Amino acid sequence: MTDAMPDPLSKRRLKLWIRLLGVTRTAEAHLRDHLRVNHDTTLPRFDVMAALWRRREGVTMSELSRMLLVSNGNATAVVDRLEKDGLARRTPLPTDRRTVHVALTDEGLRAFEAQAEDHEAAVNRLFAALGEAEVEALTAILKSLRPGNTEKGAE
Amino acid sequence: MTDAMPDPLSKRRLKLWIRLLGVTRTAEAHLRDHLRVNHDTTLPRFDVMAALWRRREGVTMSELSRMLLVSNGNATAVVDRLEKDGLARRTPLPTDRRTVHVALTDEGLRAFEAQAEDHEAAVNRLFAALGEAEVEALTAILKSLRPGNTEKGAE
DNA sequence: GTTTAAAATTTCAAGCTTGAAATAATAAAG
DNA sequence: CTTTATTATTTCAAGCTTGAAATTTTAAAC
Repeated sequence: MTDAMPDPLSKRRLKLWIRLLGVTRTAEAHLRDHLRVNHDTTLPRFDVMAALWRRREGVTMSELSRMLLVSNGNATAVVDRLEKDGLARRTPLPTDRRTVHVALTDEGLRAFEAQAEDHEAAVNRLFAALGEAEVEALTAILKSLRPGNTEKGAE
Repeated sequence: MTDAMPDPLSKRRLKLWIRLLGVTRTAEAHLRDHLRVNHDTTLPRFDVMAALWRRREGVTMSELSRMLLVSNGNATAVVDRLEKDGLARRTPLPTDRRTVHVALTDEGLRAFEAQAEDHEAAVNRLFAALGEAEVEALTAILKSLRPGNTEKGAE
């Protein structure tokens, strides 16, 4: 009963995934609290506004949902609410009447910039334990995961 | 415009968080698809069943929500549905009538074990790019993040 | 013993999220 | 031109999730 075998790689990958999920959920909870208490907004709204801020010229709904890794219906719902609150605007695209451009309003732009500074500080506090080297190491490992480099190139 | 300054640590931590979120969301989407297609269930249901499987003797609702890092109301809702489907059972605790013990039914146990094997394989495919060394490195970094070792011990 | 505080759970409204189906517009094929 | 396929978006039902407000029960303080 002593002298236990170390977990096989398969089990360690599973535990790693559970740990990764734990870290992510904990961080999300903190950031959500922060946005709620200090800016009366939510993480999904913040994410959409961040995407619209990065692409100031406007994005289509499809681009938006691809950027955020959420479904189309989800993007529609969040943008609906932002629009109702005067923070975002839909503009029909004359060259293709299926498509709309979504962008922040001036008010949305101001609101986001106020939120973003605090948000970055909050992220920094959450990851304060990671120094230069650890940030680099973690980034490198996560990069190796990003594309679909599973099962492709196998045989 | 050339010779750009490298991002300050603060910005790199922010980018790291965004990347971490991307990896997690992508993995969750794959696992959700897998559970839906192959086992006609969802990730939240699977998570609850996994917690109940690990703690076969039964857990209280509060323990359950703490384990899964979700709100009490959320745990109630998911357990309600599992119970309605005959996969979980609530048992009142005679020594404290506020408390209930939740556990898997036999059917729930069988269902979970069928799902879990496939799920582990799916996780393994997702993280196949990570070898022993990378799994260890990533685990170590994530461990350093877990407790509230932010802002404590600062001064 | 009675009041007050604390703990465990549920309820509820609002918002988030998905996946599938419906709408509408453009592009491609014939 | 007209049918057919593709693309962009919205709608919808069902389920997920939160945070706050009940509810119920136990423990603590008088």
